Amino acid sequence: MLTVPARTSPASAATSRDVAKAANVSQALVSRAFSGNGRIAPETRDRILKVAAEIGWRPNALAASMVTGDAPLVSVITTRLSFDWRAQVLSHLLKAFEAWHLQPLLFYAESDREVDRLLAETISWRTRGVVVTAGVVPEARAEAILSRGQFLAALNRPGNHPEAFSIATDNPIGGRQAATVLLGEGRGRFLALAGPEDSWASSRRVDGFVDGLGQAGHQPMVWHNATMTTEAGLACADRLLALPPNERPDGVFSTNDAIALGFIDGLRGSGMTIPQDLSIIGFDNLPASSWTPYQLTSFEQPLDAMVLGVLDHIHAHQQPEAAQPPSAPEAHRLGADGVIYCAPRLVLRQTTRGQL
Amino acid sequence: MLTVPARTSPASAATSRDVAKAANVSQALVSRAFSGNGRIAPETRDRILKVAAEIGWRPNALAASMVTGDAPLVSVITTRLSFDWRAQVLSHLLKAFEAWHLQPLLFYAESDREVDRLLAETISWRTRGVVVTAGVVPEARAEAILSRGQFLAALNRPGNHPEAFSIATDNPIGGRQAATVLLGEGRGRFLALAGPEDSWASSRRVDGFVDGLGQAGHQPMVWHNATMTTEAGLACADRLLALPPNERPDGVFSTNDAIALGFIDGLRGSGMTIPQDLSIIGFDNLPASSWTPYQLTSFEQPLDAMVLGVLDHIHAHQQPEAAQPPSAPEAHRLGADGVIYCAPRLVLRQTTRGQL
DNA sequence: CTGAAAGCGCTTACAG
DNA sequence: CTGAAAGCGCTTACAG
Repeated sequence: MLTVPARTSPASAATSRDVAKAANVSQALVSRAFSGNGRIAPETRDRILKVAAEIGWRPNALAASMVTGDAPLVSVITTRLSFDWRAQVLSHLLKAFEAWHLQPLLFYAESDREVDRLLAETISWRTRGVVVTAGVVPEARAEAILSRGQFLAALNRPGNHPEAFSIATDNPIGGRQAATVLLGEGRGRFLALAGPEDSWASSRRVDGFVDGLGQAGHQPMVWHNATMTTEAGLACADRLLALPPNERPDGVFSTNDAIALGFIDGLRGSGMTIPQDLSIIGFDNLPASSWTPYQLTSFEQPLDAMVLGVLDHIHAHQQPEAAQPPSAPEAHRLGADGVIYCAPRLVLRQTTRGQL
Repeated sequence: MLTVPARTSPASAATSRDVAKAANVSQALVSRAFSGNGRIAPETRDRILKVAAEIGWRPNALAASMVTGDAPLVSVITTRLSFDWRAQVLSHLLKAFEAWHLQPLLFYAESDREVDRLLAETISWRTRGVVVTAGVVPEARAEAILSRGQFLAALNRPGNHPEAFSIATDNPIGGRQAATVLLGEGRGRFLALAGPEDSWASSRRVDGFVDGLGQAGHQPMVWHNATMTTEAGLACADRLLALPPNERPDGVFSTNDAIALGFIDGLRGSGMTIPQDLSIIGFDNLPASSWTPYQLTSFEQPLDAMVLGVLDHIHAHQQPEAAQPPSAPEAHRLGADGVIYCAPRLVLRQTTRGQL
């Protein structure tokens, strides 16, 4: 006696043939009933659909892809989703895929080093193309993907190929703007709270900040952090407080909000007040940056523009004939590296006194 | 003259036949070289692999699935990923899939109402099974999936079928524990800040809270919120401050942290102090709950236990013979609804005075 | 409007 | 150890 409810064994799955038999038609008609291609009498179609529903059959998309040589799949390379711009961007992207009847096949990179391997695995699935949101795209890999007729869209990183599509936040501009704000307040001693030295985004933000200050004859200190977390921000606050009061920076630019928020918390109770003694600007415009205890001036990344750019590119790739000019994002520039850079948006709050 | 670099046309993708020709072997050997199944001379294998790499060919996983009748795919139903337990849980799940060479096929639900439709679409792909993290699984749909031999794993919701796997946070226990803490502090006027009336998790948390208080002869007010955001929390604070001081609740349980954090911000500057005048407990243990300005007592959801449970189930489904007893999460109970409920973990901070 | 047949790119017995 | 052949479940010309 079995304790588990009886089950019609792994059900050697029904096929269109079974449906055809049950509906008393040829197997080809079953295909036509579902695809809408080819002529079929309306009543026949209805009958087939009804029988299929009873049996619980739907065309096997894998088999269909074999015949047509085209699967409605898109590869998406991503990495840790939690509390990251990726989660937000992916939500938008996946929503659009759903509307376009594209199925995203996810490739999860534990670390950036795995990205090239995942890119290679991608090809087994003969997808329409690949969206990359993690790691680096090697040139040879980009060429391999594009030469198959797939699209390649890189988000917040270079595509490393003239035919790849690539769109990113204009990080240097953000850094320069931060410098402008702090200089406008009359600050004189500057500090950049940065991520790891090899972080692409963080480094570009610092570069812009250094540039902007340099034009006014100033130069910031740069403190690198192994992780861009609130904990790192707390540690930076301790480091600042350890300096003699007259040597402490008074104009701080953090290359992300998490560090900035931790930094603000680390200064609480120290006697240093914001923005009297010190101004601070973050990057990301996290929800928390607008919360009462923070009111952090920050840069919002142009995530919507980036998503639209990718969707435009995928759309153009699917319908090359209808090659309408891609809807360029409002504020952007085309980099020498082929990347479309979209300006971040400055959100002024209480941790600065400046106007632009 | 073309401005676009020449491109060997949509490259009518190479096949194993092309590789075979180039390596001077039969097409079957190419298959064996990659699959490792069947005998093949090591030198032959090496030569084939080398040729394939040059051509940039890999076995077409779609075609392979046709023959073997089994694709290494898993359907995952999800919804908005940003700032949600889903992002965290998915990260873990996807990491494990990657290690097990399973490809997740994502189905994105714009709203819970779409979930059943997505569940139906799922079957076109003949995946190994489906993981549901959004909406409700109708009984008939569960039966349809399971009768195909696929697995069905529901996260934080009922599976609605005796053979489905389902694991969730034990919400009522959290609510009861919140009541115990607030009662232990000697609080006397209670308030629950809840989500929408039809929110499964929020309602269960309130139920537990009401139960726990009821045993001590108390009854809380319950304020429902259409969205469980910090903004809603701010509004609740206003509502509380509008009450005459002697009618204001002094023991508050919020069914998520976002509302609790907004509520705390809403009380700032009002003269009400925490935890002197009022205690508050949240749910989720968001990173922000430990930040200096909040120090919110909260419940951590047993996400790791839930992920492990799902992975165990998938593993058992793939290797039914090695049916080792599933590693039961430490603290859990089996509900009459077939759901494995894992206790949340109370994290005491400064918004309560209580000990358990 | 309907059906018989070819074929998509692989894997896997089955012979050699 | 290698190869020829069948067949997975569909779609799509091609006849009728």
